[in-house]
Amino acid sequence: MSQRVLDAAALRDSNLVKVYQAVVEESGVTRAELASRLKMSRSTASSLVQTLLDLHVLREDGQASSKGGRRATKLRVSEEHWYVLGTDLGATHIGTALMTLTGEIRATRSKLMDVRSAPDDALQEVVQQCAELMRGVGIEANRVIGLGVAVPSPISPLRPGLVSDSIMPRWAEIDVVSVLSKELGLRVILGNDANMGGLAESLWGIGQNASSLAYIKVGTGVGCGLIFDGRVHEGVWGFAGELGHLLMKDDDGEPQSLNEMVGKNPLEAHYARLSSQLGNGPAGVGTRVSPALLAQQGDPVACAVIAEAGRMVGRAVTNLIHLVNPEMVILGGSLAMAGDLLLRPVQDEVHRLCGWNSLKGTRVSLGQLGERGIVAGAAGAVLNQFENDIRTWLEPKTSGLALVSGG
Amino acid sequence: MSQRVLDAAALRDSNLVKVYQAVVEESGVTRAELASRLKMSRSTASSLVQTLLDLHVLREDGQASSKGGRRATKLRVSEEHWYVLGTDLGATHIGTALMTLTGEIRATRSKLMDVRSAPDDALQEVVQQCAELMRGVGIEANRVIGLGVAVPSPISPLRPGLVSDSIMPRWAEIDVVSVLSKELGLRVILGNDANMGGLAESLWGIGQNASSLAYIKVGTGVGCGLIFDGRVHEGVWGFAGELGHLLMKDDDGEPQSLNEMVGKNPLEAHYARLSSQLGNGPAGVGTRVSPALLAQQGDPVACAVIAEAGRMVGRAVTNLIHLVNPEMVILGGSLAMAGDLLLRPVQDEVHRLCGWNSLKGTRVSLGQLGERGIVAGAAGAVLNQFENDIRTWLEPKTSGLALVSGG
DNA sequence: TAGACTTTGTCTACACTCTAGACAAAGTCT
DNA sequence: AGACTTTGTCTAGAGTGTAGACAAAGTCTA
Repeated sequence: MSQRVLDAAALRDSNLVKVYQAVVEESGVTRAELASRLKMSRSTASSLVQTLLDLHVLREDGQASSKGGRRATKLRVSEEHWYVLGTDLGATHIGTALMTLTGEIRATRSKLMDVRSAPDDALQEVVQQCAELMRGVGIEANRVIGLGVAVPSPISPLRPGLVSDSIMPRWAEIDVVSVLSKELGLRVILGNDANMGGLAESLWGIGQNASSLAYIKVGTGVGCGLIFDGRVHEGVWGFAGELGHLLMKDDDGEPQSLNEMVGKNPLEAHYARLSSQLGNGPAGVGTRVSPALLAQQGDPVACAVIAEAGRMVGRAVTNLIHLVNPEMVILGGSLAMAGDLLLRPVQDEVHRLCGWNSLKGTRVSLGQLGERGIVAGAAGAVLNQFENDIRTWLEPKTSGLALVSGG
Repeated sequence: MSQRVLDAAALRDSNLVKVYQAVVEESGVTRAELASRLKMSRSTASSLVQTLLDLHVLREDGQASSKGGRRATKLRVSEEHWYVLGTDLGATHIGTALMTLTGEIRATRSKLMDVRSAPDDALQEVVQQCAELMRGVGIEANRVIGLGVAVPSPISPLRPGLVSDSIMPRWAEIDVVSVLSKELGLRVILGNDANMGGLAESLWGIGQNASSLAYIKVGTGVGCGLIFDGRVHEGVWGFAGELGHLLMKDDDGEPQSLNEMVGKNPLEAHYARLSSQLGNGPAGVGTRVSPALLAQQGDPVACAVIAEAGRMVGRAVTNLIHLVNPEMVILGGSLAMAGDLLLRPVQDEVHRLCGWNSLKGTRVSLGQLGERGIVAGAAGAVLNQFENDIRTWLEPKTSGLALVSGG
């Protein structure tokens, strides 16, 4: 529990991080502004900035306009030297993105495949996508901060390299982190996809100014990432945010979970049932088209299905709000493609059911990053840890096998 | 968002805190053990310890047995010089305790009164209880770290001195923190009672070894304190842990909250209804005796009522576990007096309804501190902040009006 | 245009912190 | 009794950030 005491070097590392974060927060600040904002002397600001320039994490970018004296030099996060990788290891596809330190995606790769039943092939595909992306910008692994991998499974902080065996049985004994880090020579962080989606919205999306947020991913099942003060709240065993298992309805005393009501399968079943009742069968029956898409095309039955799902999600979100009181709630995942058709019922239920007037005002919005959010967040999880201790992360050139902790 | 950089003084303060916490964690450590445990030189350990001795927050306590050489001096948190106060400002009573830095309660005061409708009298009573307690051990306000005040209302971090007007309308515009700190010359921290109860169990009760916990206070209503890594999770507006507003049952599509089912009034009504149906009316009807007490005396109807309440709480706890995944859940408040009669149904429901096998293993226990936990936790909230920056808290002898942030 | 003023970034002397290693004090063990 | 171990303190030294001086590079006013 008790940490080690800090020495002068740790102090410097901690201050390097603060300067870096200040530049991330406001691109284009000058040394003088940093000094006054972080309450340090101009000499210290200069010295810290110089170290970060030498590490190639910052760069100078022209002159600021004069404030009545010598013009200052603007500083930005460098988007040339260092890169970071993020992979979305979904149930049926693998996507990877190469990102700059500034959060810009430089290139992506994607492939449909049966991930769940073929772990080895899947991991090989990840390795290949990463390799191709690095080759694409002409860099080696030693110019990459690390690789974040998002999976649709809770990840226990106690076993940060392994996915849950109940979700992906064939992945049970595979240590994803050590396999990938060995093959690629990179630090690897494994995390839940909803957590990483939430992180992305918090870093670059609609949640940028929120001190805390809940990101709800409605897809095959319902997942939820909780971000408090820019950090993922995992829970002791990585199960925090299991919104899909919230108990909603009460049939004969047997509670039903949200997953059983608004997951992909129940939703499509609901749609099929309603359509056949109305006699206009051909549209979706058997074809299993996503109700979210159909609703957007104006299909009234799909709209009703989405609205009902939205009300259920709204009730779950109400419970979430009462328990963790986040500053905002963000809807993502494939169902969020329905846009306002999903958002409105959620907002209405939240407003109707919240027990406190203040809570009724909790912002509920659609995510800004769409499907790209997951890979971005996976890379963001790496950036998050990197930003926590820049010098240690970069200096010890222990290239080759990089040992790792999970995200 | 970005903090100021650290200088040498801040580094020292931070290290003082770490040494102090290490002594709190293991009473009786020696300077040499501190040095090796916190990875610092023996000289630094000596110097930091000396500063803390001078501040009277630590004291030397005899010699440790020899390990083959000179015997070391044992160090403990001092329980002589500094004290801290905690007040439970309930709806119908006011209780205050004077506590040492080690968490021992030295003396208490308590009085029944109608707090809700008489704010001025209530505050005056708090002042008097504090004054009496200080006189009792013969100290002045300058020997007291601060006063923590627990109230049955959410406290917004944005308005840390004020209670919610919807809970206590007549307290609406009263700044409890500034009134009390001005009258007593103490730093005052105001917080929610369930949060503080949870803090107490985390510091001194059954939750001592848990990295995160949820404390559930079932009394007039249902409240819940979330403690992550030794700190209260308040939520943006202080509403986190509003377990009582969770939506449970579904009557004609109209969800009902937990408060409406297991709060004091519905529970007593339930008991009265059941008794009269069974014809053995006299026992509790009209007298409004607590079902928890009756159940402990063996009243079968009361037992049934408690068991049913336990099942409902269990369902709420299941939702809580799925959302925040705490290491353990602790039951407190007046209903917890029913002991196992309440605990078992909660445990059974959690085990039955949790959607993940690991979550079924979440520890659910009764609190160890009973009603005393609230005042203890109120004092603990002050200790928590004190421990975060010992020197700053003690040195600037700005006695008189102490300015304050909320808890 | 010249001179006064402002702002920026760097440099140096200095104060403060932790460290390493020497030292004496106070034990144990053979 | 003598060798060894452990503890706590002390001193010299390396590494921080700070304050203030300084030159460079602007703006503003007469």
